[in-house]
Amino acid sequence: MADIEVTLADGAKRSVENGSSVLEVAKAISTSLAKKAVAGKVNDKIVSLNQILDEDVKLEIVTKDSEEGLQVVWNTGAIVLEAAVQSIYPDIHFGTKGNVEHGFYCDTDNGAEQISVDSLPAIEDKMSELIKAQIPLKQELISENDALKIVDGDPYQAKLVHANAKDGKISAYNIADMTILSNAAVLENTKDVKVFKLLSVAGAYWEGKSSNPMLQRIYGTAFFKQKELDAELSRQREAHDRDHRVIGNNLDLFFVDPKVGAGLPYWMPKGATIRRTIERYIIDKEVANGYQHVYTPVLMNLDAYKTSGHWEHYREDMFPPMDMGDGEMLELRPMNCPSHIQIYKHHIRSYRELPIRIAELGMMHRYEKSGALSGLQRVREMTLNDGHTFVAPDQIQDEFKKILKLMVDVYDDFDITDYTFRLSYRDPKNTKKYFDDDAMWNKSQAMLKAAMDDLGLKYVEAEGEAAFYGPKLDVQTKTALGNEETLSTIQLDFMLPERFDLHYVGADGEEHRPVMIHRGLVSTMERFTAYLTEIYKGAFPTWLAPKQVTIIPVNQKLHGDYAEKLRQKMADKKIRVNVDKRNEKMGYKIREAQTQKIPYVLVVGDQELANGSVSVRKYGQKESESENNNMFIDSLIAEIQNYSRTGDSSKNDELLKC
RNA sequence: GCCGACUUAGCUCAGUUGGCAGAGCAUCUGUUUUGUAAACAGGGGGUCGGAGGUUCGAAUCCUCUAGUCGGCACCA
Repeated sequence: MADIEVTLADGAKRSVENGSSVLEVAKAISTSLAKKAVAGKVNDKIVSLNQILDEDVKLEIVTKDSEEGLQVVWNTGAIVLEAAVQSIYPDIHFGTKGNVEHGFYCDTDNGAEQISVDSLPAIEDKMSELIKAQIPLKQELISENDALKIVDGDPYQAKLVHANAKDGKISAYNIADMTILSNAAVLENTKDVKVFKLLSVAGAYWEGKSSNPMLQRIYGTAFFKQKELDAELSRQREAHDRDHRVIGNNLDLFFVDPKVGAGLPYWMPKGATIRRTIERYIIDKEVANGYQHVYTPVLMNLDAYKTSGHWEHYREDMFPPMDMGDGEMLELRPMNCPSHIQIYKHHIRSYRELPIRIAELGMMHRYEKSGALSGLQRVREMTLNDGHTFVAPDQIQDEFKKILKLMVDVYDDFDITDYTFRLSYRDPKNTKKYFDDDAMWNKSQAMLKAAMDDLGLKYVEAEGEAAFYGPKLDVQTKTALGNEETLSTIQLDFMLPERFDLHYVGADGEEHRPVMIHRGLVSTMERFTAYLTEIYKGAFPTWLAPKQVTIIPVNQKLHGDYAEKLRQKMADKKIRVNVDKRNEKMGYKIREAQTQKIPYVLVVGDQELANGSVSVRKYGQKESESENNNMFIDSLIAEIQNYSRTGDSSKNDELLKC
């Protein structure tokens, strides 16, 4: 047989015998590489090691220590899982299986007796059995008809067979006496799944559609080494400790009382202090950037929402209207745009005024589905850092950049660095959800994309994520538990100005239609506070901390007056400070100050009293340092004015050079 | 909204096959006056999420309901 040419990752070309497997090529490169190899990447597609090469290809060897190596263990874990479940429940049906961020899953439907967490130990045992049996995993290509016979009576798998068949063939693996359909790259032998654990069971809709039956999804994870699994489990515990609901409870920031209503949070004094600090900050920042802050009613005549299209497109997220009995229907607003449109319309607007930037910390109500509620991240009453800028069409690009620049500035001040941009378009397959105007949609989507490309920013594109009135640039972040959420958003809107018949007088004396840009920078106060709580793990930087300093006198009788004098001095400078006068030992008070994550503990005793100093202990540090009290206060004020914890407000500068 | 699990003191959690409702922390009182992560002693605190049922007897078993959590779906 003639040789074929394999181009390796480093660009080197190597001639190998036609019909060689990936593993054979790896061996030919080096035995140590072959030892670490778990799969190959042929022309960017991950394949099993025993994949035969029969043409010139680009080949990369996937090793155990790589991210892709993990994907291959998880692929293997998923098929072993399916085989184990199949063997325990011969009549069970299977949906899809695959990988998630930290492991794999397999969907099941066992009729009246669904799989539950209680079923997991038995399934794990069976998996261990299959792993111990050292079953070689060799990909078989079976005909679509044979595959259909194998999955006889399983409607989900039958559909998957049709969807996945290539040239009438389906990829499968034989495990014990079972045939598991899968086209994923897997390890060579079940024994290579050295360490695994089943984690949970949760409902998941077949094909991701809520109109379809719900299957039971089994989640698990697998690794090459026990140490890696331990690390993953400890990562999960840490994520839980970072969860804003846990911290919010421990630090007494907020609560939700079921007797009052789900999704209606109460801000305790400490949480309220954080929120107020954010609110003052963002208002100042926006005013400095040309925004005019307003207050508008949370109730509005339902007709406004009929005009805006909310009633038609957004009704299921709205609280039912209040019938006032005299024909008037009032609606709790789910968005602030119509309110700001009222502000715009209140005067005749000239082109000279544009862009007009209206902003508000606008409280709104959305009837979120019960299952979507989560602490402060998803609530039913929220206050959005909302803003609408009204621009002439030729100002769109410039205004868009300005907003993005402002957003990045704000992110710097809050140490936010981990996010991605998402261009959210309407779903072309389900245009009913959106305003019906193809030309507008195509135009605004293209404009957004062009603006991002022009700035040279990286983004992902997502169909079906747009607002009903226009496409969005969303800034996506992750919660402690790894769920994606939108923090900031910038939305281009040609529709509402049309609907509300907005205009401005141009230089030509004629009426023209403005364009609206909806934007939220620090999201809702609820979500943003939750996000900050998680990124800071409750240890807020001094400028945000609910309590910034606590003073502990060594002896209340001897040092209490000095402590009080210091407190007054700091309070006069608007520092959030108290003296811990309780009848407790110092160690007790210091311990509590640390668990409450107070940035500074000041201990004052004989020595400090004598020379006008304070003994400063920073949060998280074991050592304390003696410092002149005036110098301490001055440096503290400087730190607070500097906003960011690190004091470095330039991390994101590279991102935006506009 | 859907699937599953869970709900016991202010908080974190025990509570055996149905048989007198518990601990630690917090709180209150007293003693102790404290030099960098928990002093000692004592006291108070509960319609066991809610409603109904089974039972001589229910925190425990059953039904309904609300909420929370993990996902799915939906979204700031």
